[in-house]
Parts: sequence; C-alpha cells; structure tokens
Amino acid sequence: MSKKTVVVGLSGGVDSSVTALLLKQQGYEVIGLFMKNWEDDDTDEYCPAKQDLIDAAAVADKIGIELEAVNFSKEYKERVFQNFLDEYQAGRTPNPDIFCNSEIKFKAFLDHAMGLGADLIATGHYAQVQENRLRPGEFQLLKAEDGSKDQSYFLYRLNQAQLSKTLFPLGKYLKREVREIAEQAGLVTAGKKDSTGICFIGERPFQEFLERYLPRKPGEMKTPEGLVVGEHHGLMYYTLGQRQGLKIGGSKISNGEPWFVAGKDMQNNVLIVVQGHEHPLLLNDGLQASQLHWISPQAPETNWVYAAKTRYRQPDAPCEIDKLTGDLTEIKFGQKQWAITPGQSAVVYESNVCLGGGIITAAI
RNA sequence: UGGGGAAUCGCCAAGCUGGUUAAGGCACCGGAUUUUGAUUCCGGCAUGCGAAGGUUCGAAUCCUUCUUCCCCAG
Repeated sequence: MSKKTVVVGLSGGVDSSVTALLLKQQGYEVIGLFMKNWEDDDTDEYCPAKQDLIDAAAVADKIGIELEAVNFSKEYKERVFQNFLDEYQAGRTPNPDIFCNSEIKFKAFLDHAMGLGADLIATGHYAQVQENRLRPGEFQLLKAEDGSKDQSYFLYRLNQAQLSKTLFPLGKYLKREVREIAEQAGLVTAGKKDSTGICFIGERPFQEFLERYLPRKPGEMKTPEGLVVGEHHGLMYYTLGQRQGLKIGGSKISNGEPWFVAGKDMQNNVLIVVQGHEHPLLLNDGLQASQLHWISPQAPETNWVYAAKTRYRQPDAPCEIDKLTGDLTEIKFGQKQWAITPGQSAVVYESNVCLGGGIITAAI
C-alpha cells in the first residue's frame, strides 16, 4: 500500500507552510504547488508574487517536498475577475474570494493536482471537512476550531466532489499554535504578516485599483430627503455601510455624527447617504438571495432556526429561512442586521456546520 | 459709507464676567483588526483664535483702528 499523495497549495505564507509540514509529518507524499494568478501589475523590476514564491521555495526545501509553480491567470481573469468587475459595474459589492475558491483553488488547482496523480489536495484554510455521521459518503464543511480565524464563509460554494478530495489540516489548530509550529520547525514564514486584500491581487488603494477597469462617473450624494450633501466619483466605488472616503463633514445640517452610504440610485447616479451608525436605513430584518448553493444534497428546511452571516467576520445571527423556491430564498433575522449588501454572500450555519448560502440580491 | 451683529483647525462648534499646554464632533492622515468591500478600535491633527496696535504680571477673551461678511434701514 503506497502512501497517499497530497498536493498542497503553498502561497508563501505561514498557514500553507504549516499545512504542508503537518501533512508531511502525518506520512503523506506531499507536493507543493505555488499559484500565480495575477500579473496585471507586473513590471520588469516589480513583481509582487516574487517574494512569496521565494518563501514558498524555502519552506518546501526545509520540509523536504517538491515545489511546482502554476499560472492560472487566464482562468482567474475569466472565471473570477470578470464577474467581479461586472458586479461592481452593476452597483453591487462582490466577494471575489468566494469564487476564487470554487473556481480556482478548488477547481483549476484541483484538476491540475489530479493530473499530477494526487489523491487529495490541501490548503491552509481555517475550516474542517467531515464525513456526515448520519449519511456516510456525504461530506460536511465545518467551522474551524479557532472561531476567530474561521474561513468557512469563503468556502460555502464548494460541492461534494470538491470537499471529498480536500484536507484542511489547520482546522483543529489555533492561529497562535500554527505560528508556534512554524517557529519550532524553523520555517522562514513563521513571523510573516498575514496577507490581506483580494486573494492573489493583494491589498491596494481600492478606488484607485477599480478605476483602472471602471472609469469614474461623478454624481451627487444626497440624503434620503433629497438634500445634496456632496459629490461622489462613481457609484461602483462605494459599498453600503461605507464611512471612510465620503469627505463630508461639518455643515449646519449635520448633527455631528458620521455619514454612511445607505443606498445607490443607479438610475439617477445618486449615492444615498445617512447620518449615524444606527440610522434605520442601515438596518434590515431580512434579505433575499439567489445563486443558491447548498453543500448537502438536501437543502435546509424552512421554518427552522439557523444562523447566518451577511459578510465575513461577523457573528452568526439567528435566522429563519422563510421561503426557499427554486433559486430564490428569503431569510429573516431575529435581530436587525447592519448594512446588508447586494453582491455579498449570505452563508447559513447550523451550529458549527456550514450549510451553504447564496448571493444577496436585496435587503428586505 | 446710518444703526446692529459676527469673524476660533478643511467643515460645524465650545470658550469671550481676562489666568494651567485653545473643548468636542465631522472630515482627513497613520496604525491595529481583516484572505472581499466595509464596519469597528487606537493614535495624530490650530505656539495660535480676521489684521495691526494698545491696556495688563497675564488676552481668543478688555480697548482702538483697519479688513471681510450678515441683518435692519437707505
């Protein structure tokens, strides 16, 4: 019986480094695979992914595994980035990393790994996969043990075929422990700062970045009453609940509280802004979502208490699925939710099991 | 060219019966948090109070002149 082969996505960060290390220690035949999926900004002397590749190579060398590099830039652009732009253009706020997972990391990457003869793939995500005890052969996606790092929200669009071939070795560890393991193993990535920003693209001045693809289209900022209070650069550059960057402060009509984006009037190219974090227009009882995806072949029940997030890193809020017809669902929360935003994903949980979810189309 | 009122950080705005380093909020900037975009949190942000003089041990706070703006009369 030969050892099982696992292809690990090595990004050049601590998490994936430790993932590879743990699998190696568990006796798997491990192959590291470095992905470069974004090259729009590369110049001769500047290539953001370069240091990451160097680090990934150093880690692979230290652990004693092979490292291969692949480039899915084309797939990324076609399957993730184009949709990202279309969504912004339509005034919504997409979450590209969710599709990056379902289309790139767990599709293009998975296919490539299988082509290499792998039995399984693994990534450094904080989440867990488990076979359903009641229904053998069916896999469940669970939250990570480290609740503060749980990334199941980004993984809710994975299907049975993908989960059945996936390992998340970090699911049982705390972030702190992961760093300690890296430290003890002498991995160069042990103290490396966590990466943030859009996966593969990285953190950058957001409006400036979007502007390269979606040109400015200035218009007015108005209160719900129709009072003009400022000017915006283009509705697509703003998201509901946004406070920073509005550049409106003071004035006689101000009550001293900060302004937030509460809506977009696409027809008239007007950004609706309100004052005060608790303004009623920022709070809603429920939402509608479509493009539904459930991890189990069995969709969740209506009239049953679940919990849901309307954006990453937000505590689960108790909710009920009111309607579930075809590709449309309505979710009602026990308590009003803040800045429910079209384009973002509503992800449903039952205890620590991620059931799936959909893309928010409207707050209700 | 009569009378009255006001001029304090980009904006709003305390202080103005003279006395520690000129409140606070919004905006902005920096950082923390964060594999979306936000939110949130922490820190920074007027040697100067329209200008110039004067009174005083000491003035944004009192006086004088000038400048600007507003209101009421013309």
